[in-house]
Amino acid sequence: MNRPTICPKFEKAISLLSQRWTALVIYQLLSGTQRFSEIQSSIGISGKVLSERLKDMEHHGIVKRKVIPDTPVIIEYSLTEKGMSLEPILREIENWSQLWIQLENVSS
Amino acid sequence: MNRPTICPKFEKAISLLSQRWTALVIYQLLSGTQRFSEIQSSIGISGKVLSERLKDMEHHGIVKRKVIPDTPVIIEYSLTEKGMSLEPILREIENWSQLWIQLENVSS
DNA sequence: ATACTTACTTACATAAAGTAACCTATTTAG
DNA sequence: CTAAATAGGTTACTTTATGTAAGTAAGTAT
Repeated sequence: MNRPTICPKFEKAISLLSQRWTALVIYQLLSGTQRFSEIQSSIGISGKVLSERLKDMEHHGIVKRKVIPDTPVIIEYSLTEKGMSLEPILREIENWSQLWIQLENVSS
Repeated sequence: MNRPTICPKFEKAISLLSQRWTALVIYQLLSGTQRFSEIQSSIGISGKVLSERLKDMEHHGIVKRKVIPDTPVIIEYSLTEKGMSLEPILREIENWSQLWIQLENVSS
């Protein structure tokens, strides 16, 4: 019932990138190393889901996690080479959004 | 609590494209006009969600729907100009997936 | 009349995401 | 000493999204 007309690598990439929040987190990290709470406040994701996503991305080799045993502890997240290689995709989306997306008026 | 450090147009584009199935449907339609059941069987989506997604995409001006009152009725879906303009994004993802995604062995 | 087709919709079940409160360790304030 | 703050989470519970299966409409074939 489910014959893979579509390339499985492509499908895998899509399912990774279209996980909710994943692309936004990567986009944030494109501008450099950030801490948990910075990412959280910049994209408005809940702590629960952010910690899930960061774990997933670590497993996928997209994000690096560095623990600095200061007090309180500092944990820095950054992109790996694989993560960085997603930049062209995000830039295409950014570019497309400027050309084709129009904002609705969200309360005056 | 949710301060928009990120461009709202970009965020909107991301939320559109990372809706589950949306990117795969667009990708399918890049190869030309298709019918409901063709899309359904090629990407393995349920009829319920496919009809939801197609409606959403119509609202977003990405997909065109053409009814041909044959019997049984034929309904053709294709990309609008806006939909077509997403091609570079999908191609970047395709390209990235070939370079960076490795398949696991899924049963011998 | 019955069965078949396409493109759906509806009802119900499960999975994913959101919210708020809590946890651990350490430092600072009173 | 107790209370509050901080960073980075986790836990329990609720809401939303998705999946599954069965049903619908209109017309055709048998």
